[in-house]
Amino acid sequence: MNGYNALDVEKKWQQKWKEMGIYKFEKGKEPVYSIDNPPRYASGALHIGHAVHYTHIDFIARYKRMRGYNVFFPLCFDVNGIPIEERVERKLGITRKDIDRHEFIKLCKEFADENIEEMIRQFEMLGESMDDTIYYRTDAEYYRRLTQISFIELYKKGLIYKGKFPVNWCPRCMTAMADAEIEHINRKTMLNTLKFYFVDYTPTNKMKGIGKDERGWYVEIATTRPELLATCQMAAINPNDDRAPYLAGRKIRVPIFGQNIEIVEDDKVDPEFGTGVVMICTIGDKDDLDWAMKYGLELKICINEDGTLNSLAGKYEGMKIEEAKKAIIEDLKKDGYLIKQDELEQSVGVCWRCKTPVEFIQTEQWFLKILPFKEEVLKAANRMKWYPEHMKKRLEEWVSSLKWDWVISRQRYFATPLPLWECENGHVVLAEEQQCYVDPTIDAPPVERCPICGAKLKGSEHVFDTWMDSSISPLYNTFWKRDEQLFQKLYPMSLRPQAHDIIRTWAFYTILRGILLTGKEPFREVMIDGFILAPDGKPMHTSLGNVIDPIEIMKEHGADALRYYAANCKLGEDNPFRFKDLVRGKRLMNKIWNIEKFIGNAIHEKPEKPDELNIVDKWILSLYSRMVEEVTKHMDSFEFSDAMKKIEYFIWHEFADHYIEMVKYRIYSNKDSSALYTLYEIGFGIAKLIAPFLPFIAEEIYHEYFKKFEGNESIHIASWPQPMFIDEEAIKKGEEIKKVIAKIREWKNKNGIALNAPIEKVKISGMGEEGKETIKRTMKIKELEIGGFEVQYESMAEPLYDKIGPAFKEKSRLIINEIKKNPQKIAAEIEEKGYAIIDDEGNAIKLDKQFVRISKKPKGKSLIEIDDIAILIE
RNA sequence: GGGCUCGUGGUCUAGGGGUUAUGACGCUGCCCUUACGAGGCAGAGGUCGCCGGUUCGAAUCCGGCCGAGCCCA
Repeated sequence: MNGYNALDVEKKWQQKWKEMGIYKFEKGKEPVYSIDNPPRYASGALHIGHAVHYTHIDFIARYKRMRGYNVFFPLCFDVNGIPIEERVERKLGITRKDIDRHEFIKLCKEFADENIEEMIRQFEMLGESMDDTIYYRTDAEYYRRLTQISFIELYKKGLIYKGKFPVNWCPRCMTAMADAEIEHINRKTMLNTLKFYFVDYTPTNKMKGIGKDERGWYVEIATTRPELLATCQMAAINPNDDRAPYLAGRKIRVPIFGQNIEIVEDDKVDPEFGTGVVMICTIGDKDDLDWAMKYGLELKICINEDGTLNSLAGKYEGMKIEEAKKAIIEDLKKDGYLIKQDELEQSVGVCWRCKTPVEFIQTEQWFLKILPFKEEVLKAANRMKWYPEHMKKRLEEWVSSLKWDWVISRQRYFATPLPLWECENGHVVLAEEQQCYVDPTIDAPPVERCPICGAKLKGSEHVFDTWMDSSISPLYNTFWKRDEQLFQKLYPMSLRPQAHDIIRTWAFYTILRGILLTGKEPFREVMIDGFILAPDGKPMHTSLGNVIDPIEIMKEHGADALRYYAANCKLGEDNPFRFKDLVRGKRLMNKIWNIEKFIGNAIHEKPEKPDELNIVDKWILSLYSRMVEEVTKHMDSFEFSDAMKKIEYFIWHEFADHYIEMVKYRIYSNKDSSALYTLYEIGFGIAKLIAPFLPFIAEEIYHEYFKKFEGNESIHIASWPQPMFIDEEAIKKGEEIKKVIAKIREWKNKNGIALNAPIEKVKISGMGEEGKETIKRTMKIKELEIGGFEVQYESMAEPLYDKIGPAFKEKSRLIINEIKKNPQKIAAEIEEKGYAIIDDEGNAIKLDKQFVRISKKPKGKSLIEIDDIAILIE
């Protein structure tokens, strides 16, 4: 067995490609195709989702290079942010507060360095053609500098403000969080039903949820968060609730804290939940906040940054949330306010890093205005082409639901510092643009003292939300603020590829920044990819034990096999991992390898185009050209699975199964120039077509069989195949020949005759002479006669559904059944009179010839029939 | 709860008003055929998630429901 050995071949090319350096972006060379490659987060091992996404992007990069583009495809890493801080903390068993800020930053950077080295190696294994001459990492000063400059520009445009605002806050990590950083988990909690006594109302009749004890009448309110009672300002009931007319407008007293609050009607209240009456605590969750806004409540927050309760909580001040909850429940019990506790499954927003429930607190944060720019973002999104198109709707939905500006500051260490200093009176001194990159916790401000009040200046300790860094990538990539001329040429970028989970973050913020800083959208095309699920169709989770490691896959099956799987993943959809695709991929590669070997053995010099082509050569070259046309169209709209399928079908089921069988006799007996030319063109063509998908085997084939005639150093800088010609007449004839051969082959098989065993005599009726030699030699027929026997044909009628339907409506079924029952009779009638009569329970229906297709079928025994061709084997 | 997407033989998929529903993996039978047995030929296997509607005709369009994924609440 001398099949294709992927593992050795791939190792060889990983090394050689590095030496060749063929994936270089050349400044100034047109036309440019630029890819805003997602900087890979430097957290460690590549997972299968990354592998597939980057492979999809690599398909595009390689394809566009072959189409003659100067491709910008940077090797890049995202290094900023919480996950790396978190890993370092975990690794060392510390929190960042335990050591010096700058010492901690250094540890994070070192951690990232190690990972990046490993990840570059993984990209090489995968065969990614990223360009390391335009390498960047987001924690580098050259990159962070642009984030800072952009901040300064936006500040000067009046788009940045500092404000007190309730923000999501993780009390453990002590930082504000974007909504994106919040995870929702289900957990068990207690729903506490409490008595809120009426202040000045005595119900006249008993109702559900309203009771009376020695202290008086009360309404029952259920809450999961009694620790927020201090800030309770209102209660609400659904207007459709039977009790609403009696309760709305009444005043009740909050247990323990004693403030009087009013019950209002609000249809957002779920009458089925708890007691149907809900307490509103200004800020317990997003719903509370919505209510606070709606009713203009004062924002009262009883939780501090560190998760303890503040002075609003009275005697509970200083306790941690959970502690306070316990204490308050104890007191409620003691004082007779607690009616019951029920266990409740509840979805809670938690910090994605440490899983601590997220709170709302008032903090000083920096904001970037986004609410005034919703329309502009949508307009920009409409100027871009989205693949798949429906992904744009997700952005639109997100944009139109926006209620807050963007909190761009974070209280972390390992990120880009805000380039500013503040004095004790709150005046702001910005860094100078030329001063950036700047770290205000180390570097001196541009002026010594506050220019407004003369007070001392202190460097800001805030850092940016990592999306501030990520969303400047197109500006970084196009040499913004470094080379104005290049920037004008390169911006907007050609393509933003990304996954669908970060449409509302990365895509949205990037478009926003692009518009605010340049007035233009940052890219022309957006390609949104789906997720890779486990083979069981569920998301991969270590806890489920269904994680697929792409490195292991590649070590066992090779990168091309993995890439074949990636090629079969439909863009934008969530694809389960399929081992069978690896199997199929390897078989396909083996098939291709053997085809190319066959061609390579036949060809010793580059064949010239002959004056005259054999009919089957014209046929296969036409099919090839049609396939190239279709595949090119698919590649242009990132339909990789469709492209791959068409390439594969052509290679295996047209070229290998049929054409190569038909051409063998011309190769073995004489060196037929038409055959050699055809084999060469298609053999080289399919190597190029698979090159973006299966770069390793394509390169190996090229070097083994074609390089000596072609000259390019690598197939990956060869040009994409062009369709040659599409000769419809040749296709028709070739298909006939193909079918005849297939039928005779099938006949041999069925009759237990070896395929290479000779047959004495075959007669074929109903086709021309052109394919005679091919059929004869391919099937080893000693004597082949075309048209050498009498065949009786009978005409058969077939219903034309799209014609009959609209014309005959409810009679269609009857007519179609009649045609199917008597195809010969109907055909004969129509041929004779031009119409047929169909009996509908005594009524005659006239069926014109336009409603049927009439075809001739050979009639007789011991015949093989294909359409109107008859084969007689004697 | 909302937005978007998906649901097709055992498994994974193509198709997106009109003959007998595509292909792959697996399964069964036959065939040593000078590129390939990791191959070739043949075959078994389907209520196209469920319920309604539109239509002469629905896997396909519409509505509802169920289930899955992503994002949000």
